[in-house]
This record gives sequence, structure tokens and C-alpha cells, in this order.
Amino acid sequence: MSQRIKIKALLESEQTNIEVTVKGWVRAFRQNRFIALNDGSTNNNIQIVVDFENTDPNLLKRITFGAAIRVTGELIPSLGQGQKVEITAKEIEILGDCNPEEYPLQPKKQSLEFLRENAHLRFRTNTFGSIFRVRNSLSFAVHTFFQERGFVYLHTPIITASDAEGAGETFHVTNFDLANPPKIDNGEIDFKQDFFGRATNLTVSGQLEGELGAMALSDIYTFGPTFRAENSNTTRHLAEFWMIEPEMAFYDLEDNMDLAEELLKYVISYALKNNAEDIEFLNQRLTEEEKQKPQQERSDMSLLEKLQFCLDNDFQRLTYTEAIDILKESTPNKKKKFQYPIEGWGTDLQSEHERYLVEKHFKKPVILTDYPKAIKAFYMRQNEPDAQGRETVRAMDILFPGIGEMVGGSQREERLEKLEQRMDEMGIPKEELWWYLDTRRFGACPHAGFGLGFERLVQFVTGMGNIRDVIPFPRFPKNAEF
RNA sequence: UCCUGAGUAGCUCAGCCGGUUAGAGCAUCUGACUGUUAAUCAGAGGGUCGCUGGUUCGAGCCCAGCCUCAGGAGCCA
Repeated sequence: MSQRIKIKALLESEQTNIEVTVKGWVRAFRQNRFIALNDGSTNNNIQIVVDFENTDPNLLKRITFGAAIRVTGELIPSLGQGQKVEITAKEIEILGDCNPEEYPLQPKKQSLEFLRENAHLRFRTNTFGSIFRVRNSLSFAVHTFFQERGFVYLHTPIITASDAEGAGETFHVTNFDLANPPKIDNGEIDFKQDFFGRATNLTVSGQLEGELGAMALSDIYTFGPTFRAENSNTTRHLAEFWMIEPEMAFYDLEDNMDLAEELLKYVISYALKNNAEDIEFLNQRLTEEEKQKPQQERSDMSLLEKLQFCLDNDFQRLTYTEAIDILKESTPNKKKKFQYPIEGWGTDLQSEHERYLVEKHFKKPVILTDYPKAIKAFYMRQNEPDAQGRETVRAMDILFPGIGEMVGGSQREERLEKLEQRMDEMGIPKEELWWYLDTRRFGACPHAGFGLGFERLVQFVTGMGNIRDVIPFPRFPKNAEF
């Protein structure tokens, strides 16, 4: 009966007066008598009661904040108030000492900035324990959602040869001695001699390869890391982030939006069900944080309310053109409160405009469709020009309160001539993407897909304000410490 | 990359008009207490004031450059 039991199971145990063994890390040691022990299975600690009068004082001294210990003892109904059960220790073994004078963490609230600098230890806090358990659930739910619908999980490459999509600055992948790369006559680096015989980089998106899969398997999704070497210093960007990119044959934009909305609701509801304690904890945390803010900046909904609200309401769908009309007539635009006033049709929306639509006007997630062709990617399906000759594409962005763009997707241009024409206009090298164009040459069909930024989803569900706090080891400009 | 703000003890922060030995709370250590759960009480230790240079009789404080962090913007997911 010395097999270790996880604390979560123990706290839910119906049985008492049995001998149990727990292993975990000390979160508190009060009055030389009460150990609060945590093993990461839940934020709740099990209380260990130590008979300190009959315990070696040298052992007692080693029960410090952060130390790893094993305890064998009897699980009994608690004699105190704060918990249902507790363990009276019969045997305590120190598995790993933790010198409190050197240990960076302290048994008190510590700032997220400080914990970010100690990302190797921050898992040991309640906040990050909750975040990463929720992240785990969301990740599992994404797979469950697609698997239940017959999608094939397709592993697209991490190393790619082209940045043809133009989704952003890439990180180069090379085997060259950087101090002395081989060069050709005109002084340029000779990538023919590099590992792959050509210039390569880390992927910025698996979409193009995903489309290849969808053109045979019908419905595929990718879920993997992507890399952008943009010098972005914001609470919503990372240099390395995880993206979910489904791609579906025979889907049009409506089908695409339906799937995205369904997916988001599915995974949020999964987390609410399976991580109720963690989300409740994060909800409390956020509520406390909100209290520190001035009245005006406070959110009118708690985290739990926001999540539930998102499940209970259809996302608001409207076209870019309709959005522009709303924004043009909006109070902040008329009162010149926007930093970028709405001039007319054709320019991209600024965050302040998106935020107005989502947070003020509709007060729920919004799906914007049919953006101007000029501001969107080459592979998006072109609409017929409207009565006024304005050209749009079948794009859709899902905007979330507090997060901004959560999903970006489109129906793809399946017509070869239209696609090639657009690539020429935008200066995209067709010869590099010959394999992509082949899908339009051989058995082309209408299809659609989208990209969902996984960390932004985790941000929304955990209520965390900075994206660097929802990925275990964030990569951002000037930081790759851990 | 741009704008704004910040960097002082292990952590969170105060530090007036430039002036003697740089403070507080928490944490840590020592002792007391012992059914606590943000334990309590008493005491102690702990500082290259981000870095470099400048102004000054004198700089934590003023000036310049740099570094890092936070928030906002752009780019986007």
C-alpha cells in the first residue's frame, strides 16, 4: 500500500482511514506541524499533519518551501476547518532539499514579469499550474474535435524552402559556417552548397502543404509550431507559436465559418467542463486583478461569464463593407475619437476599429468576411466585383474581445487562371510554387481553410493578458533563455 | 521598429528642491508559541541604486548614450 497516489485523486477519495503515500512539493509548512503539499495534479493542496514532538528536528528543518518530499500516513477526515481530509504522517522522506535562501520563488504572490524571468520554475505556482493544465485540455480537445469529424491530422514540414506565402519574416535554416559561407562570383551566398541545396527557413504556415493533403484526403488539419521573425513586441505575438490549420475540400466560406465557430465553442466548452477548478481559479485571479483597475477600464463580465457568453451566442457575421458602414456612422468616428478615422472603403481595419466592433458595437465575437482583394493574400478566392466595381475576396477573420484576430481564413482560389493572374500581380514566383499550382491543374475543386492561433485561444480561455504567459517557454525578440 | 513609462534589498515598492550613515512591507535567518491554513509575537542579517560616460564641491535624484522590462501602435495568428 505504498504506491503513490496523486493529490487530486486523494482529495476526491470517498475512503478514509486508509494508509496512503503521496509525493509532491511543499507549498507551506506552518507551525512546525502542517504541510501543504502539492503535486501539480490540482491547485488544491493536501494537508499533512506532522507529529513534530516525535520527529527528528533535523528532518523538520528540511521541510522547506519548495522541497520535494514523500509522505506515508493515514488519510483521515480533517480535524481542522479548511479541508475535508488530511494525512497524519507516519513517515516523511526528503526527496529533494530546497534552500529557501537561494530559491527564487516565495510563498506569496509574485509578479508575472518576475515569473516570466523564472519560466523554469513558474510551473510551480497555482496560476501557471492552472494555465498549463487548461492549455493541455484545449490541445486535446482540438484533436478530439477533428478526429470525431473524420479529419486527418497531417504533419506539414517545419523546414520549408520558400516564403512564398509572404506571411512574414522567416528564420533561416542553414548548415553553413556563418563566419565563412561559400559565395558565388557576385558575392551572394551560394545556397547550392547548403544542406538542402537551396535556401531554407522555418515554416510560417502549413497551409499550402495542407491544401495538398486536402486535395486527396478531403479534410485535414495541422497542429504544430510556426515561426515568424517579426520584431513584434506585443502581448499578442510570439516568434514561435502553435497554429491549428484545417483545410477542407468541397467547403465554401460559409462551411468554413461554421466549422471554425463550432470548433471554438467545442474546445471552450470542453475546457469549462474538464478544467472547472482551474478556470474558476483563473476567474478569481482575474476578478482580483480587475479590482485594481480604475472603474472605466474594468470588464463588465468575469472570465467565466465571457466564456459562457461565447458559447451561448452566435458569432456576429458581416462583410467588411458592412463593417465600414457601421464604423463610419459610429460615435467615436463622428467625434473623431479614432486615431485612424474611417476614410473610406479599401484600407485595412486598425485594432481600435476591430475592438469597437467586437467590444462596443456587437459585444460578442465577430466574423468579418469579404475583405478588399488588395489587402489580402494571393490564394483567397476572388468575388465578382460589386455594383460599384469594388473587388473583394472570400476571406474571413474571427475577432474576439480582448484578443483581436483569433482566426484568419478563406475560401481558396481554385481557378488556375485567376490564381496565376493574382500571383503575377503580387509578384509571387510561380515557378517556386509549381507544386501548389499543380493542385489547380489536376482535379481542382472548391475548398477552404483557416488558421487558428492556439496561444490566442489559450489567452482567451485563461483570461491572461500577455501571450508570453500561456506558452511554457515563450520566444520573442531578445529572449530565448530557456 | 515607433510612442509612453519603468529599472533602488530575494520580491513589491517609497526615496521631497542634488546634501551627512539609502527606507518600508513581505520573504529569509534566530528565538518564542503550537490545530494552522496570507499563522502570530520578538529580534537579526541583507544594497555595485540597470550599464557606461558627463555636469557638480557633492548624483539614487540632473544630462547623454546603451541595455532590459512593461503597456500601446504597426505586422499578424
